[in-house]
Amino acid sequence: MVSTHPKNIQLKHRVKIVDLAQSLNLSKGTISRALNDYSDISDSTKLRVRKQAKIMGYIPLSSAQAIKTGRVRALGLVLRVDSHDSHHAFLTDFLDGVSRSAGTRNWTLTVATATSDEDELQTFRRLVAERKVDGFIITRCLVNDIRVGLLHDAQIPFVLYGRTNLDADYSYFDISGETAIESAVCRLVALGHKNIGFINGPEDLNFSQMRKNGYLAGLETSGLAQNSSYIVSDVLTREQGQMATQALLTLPTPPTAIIFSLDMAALGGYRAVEKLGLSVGKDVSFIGYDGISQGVYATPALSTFEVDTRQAGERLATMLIDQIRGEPLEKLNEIQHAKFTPRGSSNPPQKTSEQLAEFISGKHNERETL
Amino acid sequence: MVSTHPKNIQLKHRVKIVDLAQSLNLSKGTISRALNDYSDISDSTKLRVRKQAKIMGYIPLSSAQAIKTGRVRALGLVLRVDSHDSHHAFLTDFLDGVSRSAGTRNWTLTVATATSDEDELQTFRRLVAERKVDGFIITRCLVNDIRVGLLHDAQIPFVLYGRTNLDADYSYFDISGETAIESAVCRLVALGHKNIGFINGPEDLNFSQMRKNGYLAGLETSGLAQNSSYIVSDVLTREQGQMATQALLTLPTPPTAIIFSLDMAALGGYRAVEKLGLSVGKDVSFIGYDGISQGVYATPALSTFEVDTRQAGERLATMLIDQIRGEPLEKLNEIQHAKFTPRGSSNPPQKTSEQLAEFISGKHNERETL
DNA sequence: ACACTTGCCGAAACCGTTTTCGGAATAAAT
DNA sequence: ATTTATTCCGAAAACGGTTTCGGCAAGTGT
Repeated sequence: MVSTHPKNIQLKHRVKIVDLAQSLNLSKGTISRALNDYSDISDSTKLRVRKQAKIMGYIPLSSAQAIKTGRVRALGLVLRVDSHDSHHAFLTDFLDGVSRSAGTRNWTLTVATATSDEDELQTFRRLVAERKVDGFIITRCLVNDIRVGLLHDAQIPFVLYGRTNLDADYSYFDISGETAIESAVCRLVALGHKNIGFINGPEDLNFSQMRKNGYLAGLETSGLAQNSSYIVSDVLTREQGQMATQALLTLPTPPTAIIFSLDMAALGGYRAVEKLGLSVGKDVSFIGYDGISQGVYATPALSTFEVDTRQAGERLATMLIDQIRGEPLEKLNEIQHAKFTPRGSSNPPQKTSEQLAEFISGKHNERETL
Repeated sequence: MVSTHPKNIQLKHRVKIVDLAQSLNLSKGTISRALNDYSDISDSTKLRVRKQAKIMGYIPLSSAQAIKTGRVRALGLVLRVDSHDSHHAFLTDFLDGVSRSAGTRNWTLTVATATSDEDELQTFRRLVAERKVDGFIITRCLVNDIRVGLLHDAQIPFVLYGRTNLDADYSYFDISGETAIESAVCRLVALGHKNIGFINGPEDLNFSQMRKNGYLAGLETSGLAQNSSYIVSDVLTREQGQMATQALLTLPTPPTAIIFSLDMAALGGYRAVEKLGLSVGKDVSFIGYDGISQGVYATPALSTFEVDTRQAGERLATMLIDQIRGEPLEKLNEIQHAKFTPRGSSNPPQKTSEQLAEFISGKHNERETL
C-alpha cells in the first residue's frame, strides 16, 4: 500500500492561504487567483504556487470560500422514509455512485430524511437557507411532482433521477423502463406466451406509468390484445406481489407469464405460484425489473432487467455539479437502458392458459372437498 | 396541513444579521449575542431579537458562522461499500435516525463512501481538512480498529456504533449482542435442546466476538459442554449461511438448534434445511439476530432479536453533537438491548440429534444409490 | 456624596477566502 | 524616445457572521 500522505489526520494548525503567501513572497490575493486559475497570473507563478500548496498540504477551507462564492460544494439528497424498504434496496449503490463522483471533485453529499411532502419541503428550505447544499438530487419522481416546480421557481439547481410529467426544463437521468418492459413482452411472446400479465408499481410514481406504457407498447407490437384484467397496479412489496400474482393466476384464463415492475413484487409472486402447486419458470414465467440481489438466490433465479444504480448516482452527481458551476451542459438529460439478464424464471410455456386454469381450479376444488 | 411557512423556497435576498440590526436599532454584535444567548444581553432584548428574527425569517449562514466558530454543524458518516449488502439492510433506518436527530438541532449529515482502509482515511482527512464535518460516526467496528486510534490522536470528535477492543476513552452506543445470544442459548435449552450450533459473522468485526462470547456464556450457564465443531465463523451472506448450516447438519451428531449471528445467514440456512428434506421450526430450530424484515416473510417466520437501528442512529447523533459542543456528556457510552421476537422457527425439538443424524445420513445414502 | 460594581450594549477586530481595482514593469507600436 | 498596450501582481474591500473590549448608565454600599 503506497501512500504519499501522512498516516495521521492532522487538524492543528492547518496551513492557510497567508502561510503560502508568506513562504512564496506573494500576496494572498495572488495565491488565491493562482489556485483558481485566473488569467492574470503568469503560468510560472501558477505552477510555483500549486507546487508549494501541495508541499505544504494546503487545503482551502470550504466554508470560508462559501461565504464569498456562495457555494459550499455540497449536494443534497432527501430520502423519503415513509414508503416501504423496497425503495432503498439500491441505496448503498446509489450513495456510492453519488458520493464517489462528488468526492473526486472535492464535493460532498449531505443526506437528510423526510416522511412527508411538507417535511421534505421543510428540509429543502432549511438546507438552502443555511446554505448547506448547492443543489439537490431528486429521486422517486411522481407523475405530478410538486418538487420540481418549487425548486425551479426558487431557482435552486436540481437533477432528477427519473422523469416527471411536467414540461419544465429540468435535467434528469433516467433508465428507460419503458423500452425494457416492452422488450420483456416481446421476449415472452417469442418464447410462445400469449397471455401475459403485468404487475405494476404505485401509479403515482412516474416510472410506473412509463413501464405500463412499455407493457402496452409491447402488446401492440406483438399484436396481442390488451386485457385490462391482466394489469394490477400499486404493487410494491413482497406480500402485495404475492396477492397480485394469486389474483392473476386464479382468473378464468390466467396468464402464463407475468411481468413485474419491481423484482421485489416478483419475489412475492414466487410464493403465490408455489402455493398453487405450480412452479415458476415451468408453469408460469416471470420477468422482473431492477436487478436486486435477492433475485439471484430465488429458485429458479429471477430473469430481470439489471439497473446500474451506481452509474446513475455518478452521472446525476456530475450533471448536478456541472449545472451548479454554470458550465454548459453537454447533455441536459440522459437516458440509459437496463440490461436484460435471463435466468431460470422465463421459459417457453409448458401449459396453456386453459390447462393452467384447469389445474388451478382443480386444486381449488380439491381443497374445498377436504 | 397547517404551516406557517411560505409555500415557496426563497433564495433571493436572504435576510442577514445587519437587516435585523437595522430594523431593531441594534448593532449586529448585539443581535448575534442575543441569538446565541450570551449572558450580557438583557432578557427583554433577547426576546425582542428572537421574535423579530422569526418574523423576518432570519436563518444564519452556517458557513459564515463556521469560519469563526470552527464548526459547520455537520456530522460525517463514511460507509464501507466493499462488503456485502447485508451490512446495509438497515441503512435507511440508520440514516433516518441520524438525520432526524441531527436535523432537529439544525445539524446535517454528510455521507461518503469508501472501499478500503486507505480510502476511508483519505476521506476522513478530506472532510476534516475542508472542515466539511465536525465529527464522525463510526460503524462496523473491527476488533482492532485503526480508526479510533487515528481519530483520537487527531483529536477529532467521533462516536462508535458498537465497540472495539482498544481501551482508549471513546464514546459509543451499542446493542448488547452478547446478552442477546446468551439468552438465545438459554431459551433453546429451556425448549429442550441440548445440541446448539452457532453460526457467527466475520471474526474481525467486533460484534462477532461479542456474540460468540454470548454463545459461550450461554453454554456455561446452561451447563452444556462446548463443542468447537458447533461453531462456524465468517458467515455473512445468505449463501455462506446455507453452506455453514449444511456443514453443521451433516455432522455425526448434528445440532437440533442453530443460533445465527445474522438474520441474513439464517435465511440461507432455511435452504440448507429444506434441501435435506427437513423443516425449520420442527426438525431444526433457528434463532437469528438483527430483525431484518425478510425474516418475517420466511416460512416459518424467523425468531430473532430485533435491533432498533433508528434509535441507534438517533442516540449516536445526539451523543456526537453533545461531544462536539463540548457539553458534559451525561453518558459517555450507552448500551441497549435487542428485543427477542419469537416466531415460528424456534420450538421444542421433534427429533433428537441421533434421529436427525440418522435421517440425514439416510437421505444421503438414498441419493448415492440413485 | 463618592467610589464601585453590575448590567447592557456599541465599536471594531477578526475568521479565511475571493474579487475588484489600480499601478508598476515590460513589451509593442508609433 | 515617447506613447500605448499588455502582463502580472499587490492592496484593500468585501462576504456574513462571532467575539473581545471598552464604556455608559443605573444600582449598591459606605
